[in-house]
Amino acid sequence: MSRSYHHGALAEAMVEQALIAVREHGADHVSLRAIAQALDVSPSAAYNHFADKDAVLVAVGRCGLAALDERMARVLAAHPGDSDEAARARFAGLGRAYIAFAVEEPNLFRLVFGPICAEADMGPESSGPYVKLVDALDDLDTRGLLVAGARDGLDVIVWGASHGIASLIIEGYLPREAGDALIASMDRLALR
Amino acid sequence: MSRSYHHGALAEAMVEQALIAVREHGADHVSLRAIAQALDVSPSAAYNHFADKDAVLVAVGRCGLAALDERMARVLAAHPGDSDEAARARFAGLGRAYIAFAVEEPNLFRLVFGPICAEADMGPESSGPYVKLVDALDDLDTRGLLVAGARDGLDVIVWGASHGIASLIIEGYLPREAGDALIASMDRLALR
DNA sequence: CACGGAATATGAACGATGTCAATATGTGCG
DNA sequence: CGCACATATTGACATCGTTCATATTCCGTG
Repeated sequence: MSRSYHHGALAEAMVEQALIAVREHGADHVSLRAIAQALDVSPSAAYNHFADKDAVLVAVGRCGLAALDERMARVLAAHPGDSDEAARARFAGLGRAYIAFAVEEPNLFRLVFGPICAEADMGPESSGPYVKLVDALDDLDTRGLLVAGARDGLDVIVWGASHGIASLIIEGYLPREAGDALIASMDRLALR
Repeated sequence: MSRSYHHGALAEAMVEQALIAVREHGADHVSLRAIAQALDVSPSAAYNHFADKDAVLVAVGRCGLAALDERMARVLAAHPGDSDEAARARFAGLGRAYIAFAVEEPNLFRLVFGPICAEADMGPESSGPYVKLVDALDDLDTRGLLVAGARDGLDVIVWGASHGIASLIIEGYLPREAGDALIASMDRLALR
């Protein structure tokens, strides 16, 4: 219980604090020293738990990816059931959730899909979000709701379009409404 | 032609050198001091021509955007003519060029569409690439090559999908073949 | 041609940052 | 207790962006 010297759970506290800093100022404008100072800890304390600054950011990125995944899971849970309508709602909801996450947490989004986290193994392909998209598309396909022959490569298009539009909205190159336009156009083109 | 003291064209030389550094190491790992040293110039010399480091990077970004635009222009020039086939080739070529640029110059691509250049007015919407895409789509539309009712919001989808897939390929989340898959799927979904 | 102001470059300095080595301080086990 | 290990500190180093005062060069005007 000694309040001095040993922190006890520096690793978690560090990530937690870094998460705040990333969300607020972006991963590029985060300093380890500032984080250490906020935790009343010496600047070099972090190096007992992380190899370097990027390792901390990767840990933050994992939190971000988890948050995105949880958000998408909530959407699925919000539209349960076996009806075609529910399947459609799940698919549209996933896309909307992806873009909403980017809009509400742009700095986190940039970190999660940026070069730092990409260099680590932290792939979204193997984890939640991409799998959820694939499942939703398969569901639509087996229900016969997809335009004939559309399923092939659709996951790439949908992920790519969602990701690209999210990125472009974040940087101010597209208006926020572009997200809804995407969903609408996707429906028109691929669903029947 | 005094070889000392005055450089004469520091601004251009600086951007040129920064362009090299960005292409090689990425915008995040570029130092003004290193660039100055490479040009045999004092570290503070840059501040007679640029407000700060970001201003240099924005200038580099403009070069990158110009390079992308030129690449797309070359594609258009490579498929001239009034035939439907040529129009299709132009459209597909534009998408391929966009992705090829990203793959061959990932660091430049990241800079051009990243937060630094976005904060400046440097919008691709007003400039070459987006306009070329819109024109190509309009061309397809007036030729009746688009699926009925597909034109609406198609530019957003196509740009978004191209941009997103390019980004995801760069970061290693998608294989390079995803670019061709995009073109193929786009054809199948929106063209007739 | 001379000269003076504008443009451009220098040098030293400041504060901040990531990181490392050596050291000190805790914790838990025999 | 005492010893080993994990954890934190101190201090230092190199680098970076940036500023300020100063020096040098360029160019148009008299």
